Amino acid sequence: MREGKTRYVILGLLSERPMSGYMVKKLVDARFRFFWSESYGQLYPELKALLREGLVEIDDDAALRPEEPVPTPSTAGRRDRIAYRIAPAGREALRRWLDRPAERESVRFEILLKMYFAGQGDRKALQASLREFEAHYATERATLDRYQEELERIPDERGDHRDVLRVIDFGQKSYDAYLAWCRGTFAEWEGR
Amino acid sequence: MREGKTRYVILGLLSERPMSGYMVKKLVDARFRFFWSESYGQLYPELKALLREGLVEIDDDAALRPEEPVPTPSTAGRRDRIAYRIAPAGREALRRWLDRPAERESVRFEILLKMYFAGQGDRKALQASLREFEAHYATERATLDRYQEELERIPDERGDHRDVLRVIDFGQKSYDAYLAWCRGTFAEWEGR
DNA sequence: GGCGGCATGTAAGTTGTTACATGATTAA
DNA sequence: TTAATCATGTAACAACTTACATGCCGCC
Repeated sequence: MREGKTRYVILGLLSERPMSGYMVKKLVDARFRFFWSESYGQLYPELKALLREGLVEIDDDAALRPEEPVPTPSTAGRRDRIAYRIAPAGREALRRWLDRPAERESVRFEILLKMYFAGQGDRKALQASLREFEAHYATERATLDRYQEELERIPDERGDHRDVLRVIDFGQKSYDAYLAWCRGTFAEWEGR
Repeated sequence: MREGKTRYVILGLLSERPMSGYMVKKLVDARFRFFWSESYGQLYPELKALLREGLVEIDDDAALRPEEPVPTPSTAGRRDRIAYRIAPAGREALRRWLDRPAERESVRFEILLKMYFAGQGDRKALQASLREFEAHYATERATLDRYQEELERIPDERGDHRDVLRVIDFGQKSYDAYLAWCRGTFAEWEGR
């Protein structure tokens, strides 16, 4: 039976600093975007479950001085804001998950499905999809570069920069491969 | 609202030749493995729905001479075998889907999550996962080469070889990127 | 006799998305 | 005043996985 990994995403981020569910979502979107995603519909119920199981705790301190745990986005205009902090049992659970072998990755590329069956449809539509695909990954590739530069500029306080840079490198390398494939495909189509 | 794509996988494969649900599954596993997956639990109910909606039909001919529509696997030892054929309405639906823009791809790499949080866990476990990752994609990469060679050897009867080769090229390029990343990561770890 | 592959299916459960509801604050 | 962003949450649904059940055939 597959285990949900949402909890480990939460636990992993909380292991760095206390934060709210909203902030977990923002961080997943910002940092993990190129290899992971979570929705509020998963995050908030999972946080509740984690609290019930004693893997996380409410951090009132962080809720009172919200400027500290939240670095990037502006802290203006907030509502209730519930800050969570990882509990010892949570650290334990995170460690146990990290020590288990990683499960097989899952990918789904609709555009490849469409390219495979391209003979049955209009080539114009596929071309437009591919251009959209290329533009998207070109933008994302640039975002990764900015992320890398930022990381190399700021001091490595937790000593995790090398690991994070390896993760970023994965994104850069695979996006480069996607973009090279786009160029190759357009070239092939033109010389048809 | 996201639409299920299982039906278009089925319709797309049936547009090439009539076949059974079992064969659809085998073909998805063999050809689409590196960018798509389907389970029997999706395939069989979807085939029923497609039949009910008149997008596919039962092909008794193909069921009676099963050697023809099924090229690769041996046809020995079968049970009932229900062969399906695409109906005109099915071709229409397939075409309409192909003409719509492709949705954003989804990927999920647990190993990158673990690498991001590596500082909290045992490095040995991550190393083992990465070795497993590398071995897996090295094997898959070789499979893609064999697939490509096979395709280039046989005559291009439906005129779709170029599209299929583009799809294979995507797999080759991204797997090369994964493997280069593995080598880079191991190198970084050794010189630590 | 048992295993593996052929072949079809279902039930139960899990996971994940989307749309919605609420409401405060700030900037244009 | 309107949109955006902050912030939390739920309900309904859709998608997907897994385990199981059934049974034939051929091979070792």
